[in-house]
Amino acid sequence: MPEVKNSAVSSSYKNKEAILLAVDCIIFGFDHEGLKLLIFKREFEPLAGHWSLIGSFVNKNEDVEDAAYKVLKETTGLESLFVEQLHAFGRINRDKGDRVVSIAYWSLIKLNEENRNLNVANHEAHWVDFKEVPELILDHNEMVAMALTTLRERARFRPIGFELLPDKFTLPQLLNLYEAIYQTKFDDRNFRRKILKTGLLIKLNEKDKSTSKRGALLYKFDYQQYDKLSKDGYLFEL
Amino acid sequence: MPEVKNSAVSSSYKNKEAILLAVDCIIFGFDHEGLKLLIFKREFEPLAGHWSLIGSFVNKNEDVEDAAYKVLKETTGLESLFVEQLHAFGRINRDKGDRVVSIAYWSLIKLNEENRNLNVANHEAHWVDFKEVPELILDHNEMVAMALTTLRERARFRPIGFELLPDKFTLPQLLNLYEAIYQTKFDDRNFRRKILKTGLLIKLNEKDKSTSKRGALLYKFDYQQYDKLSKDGYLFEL
DNA sequence: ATATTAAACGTCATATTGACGATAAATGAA
DNA sequence: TTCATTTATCGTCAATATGACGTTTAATAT
Repeated sequence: MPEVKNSAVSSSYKNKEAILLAVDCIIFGFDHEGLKLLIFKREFEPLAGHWSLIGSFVNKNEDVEDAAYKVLKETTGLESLFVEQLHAFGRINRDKGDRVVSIAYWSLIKLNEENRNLNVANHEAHWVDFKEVPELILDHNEMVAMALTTLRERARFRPIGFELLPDKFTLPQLLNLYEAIYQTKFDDRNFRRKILKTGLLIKLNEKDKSTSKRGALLYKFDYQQYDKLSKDGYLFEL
Repeated sequence: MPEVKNSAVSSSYKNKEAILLAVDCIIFGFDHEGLKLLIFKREFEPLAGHWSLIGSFVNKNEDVEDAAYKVLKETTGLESLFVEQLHAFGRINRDKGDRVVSIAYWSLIKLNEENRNLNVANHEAHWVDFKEVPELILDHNEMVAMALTTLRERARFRPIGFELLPDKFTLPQLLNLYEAIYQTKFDDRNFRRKILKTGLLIKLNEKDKSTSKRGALLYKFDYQQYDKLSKDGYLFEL
């Protein structure tokens, strides 16, 4: 096999330089106040004490994805949540400490009494309004911006919003969520029509009276129906 | 700063294991025969001689993205082409040779007489029909499958098809391209209506007579108009 | 001249959208 | 117990978009 000269294309594993690999997690949550982002105080130098996404180095004997799941499980306490790889960030000098390539994952969690509380698992964690994210270390603000763009893209064509709501939710809640995600107002009547037409919501015989005298009907997401429609190449559109 | 015990979350750069990092490129092209994929004969062990995507290890002193661009430039001879990061593939044993995490990039190129020819830059390269991709090494078939899914997603809502056509193209050509991408037939009259309604095509006063007696009008893509519409949050939909 | 062929144009019934108006179900005040 | 208030829910309609399909045009070759 001829060795190719002056080629960008690799021709063996020899003399290749290994690089530190990390995962960083963008964690979105939603409550009555709006869309939130979970950020942390960095616990080691350089930049200790600064706001940061939560992350971890990837060990040589673990899958990259597992590393992300481990971080998410530890910081949210949740086993099952929506997680998707966002992007690998690989600029040479993105990390001042050493050459580190970071693979970012974004996730959506259903807020409840436990994971709403801060200082998760010994880490100083804070939920912040996604519109008021402070300066984060390294390229973490860039990661957040990209995650938000991706969230908006995904939520437009996939019924992903449900991942941010409790299992039972009302249509006004769902509307608020979409309005928070896109930072715009939707006509409630048209929104209701579109969302119900998908056939992905199951109407329950319960009402939530926490926000109005009249109370709003609770719905749950029909995951079975969604799976069925997805297989047929279904395309949800908001 | 307290060291967190038994935590997935990293607390310093010390004792972290570096990992080999690679880029692999999924290169799509299109001609009268259909949508093509550029594959290569692997030039080093293990698996030398097997079909593979083209790739390269990432040096410690280069951006990940630059590594991908370098490979693409070398194998296609093109400076400017559509490139987008696809996904980082990070399973522990995905590479038999060593622990290698690969960041895949997908790209679209305008085929011409030069880059259509095989054995690009000393590498044994072949264009293959995307429906008949042979068995590739490692997880490269998985990468191709994901790239195809992403291409279809992108082409649905972004006028990306033009990246695969020459600067001047006819509507029947464009239709053929979309039909190849989605492996389905579109009504030519409705397709024409939709595509022209976007206002992104500039009609030229030239005809291409290579495929019919009558000849088809040539168009070019209006990149300026696209930029303008994109900024206003425009959403192209096929 | 005329048959042939791909390209281009046109029509229409139906479905979807966006912009509203109107009603309903609860509460608490008069 | 009536009534005003508030949020939730249902309904309407004109404008637009869609899918399905028929027709004409511009060239070439016979």
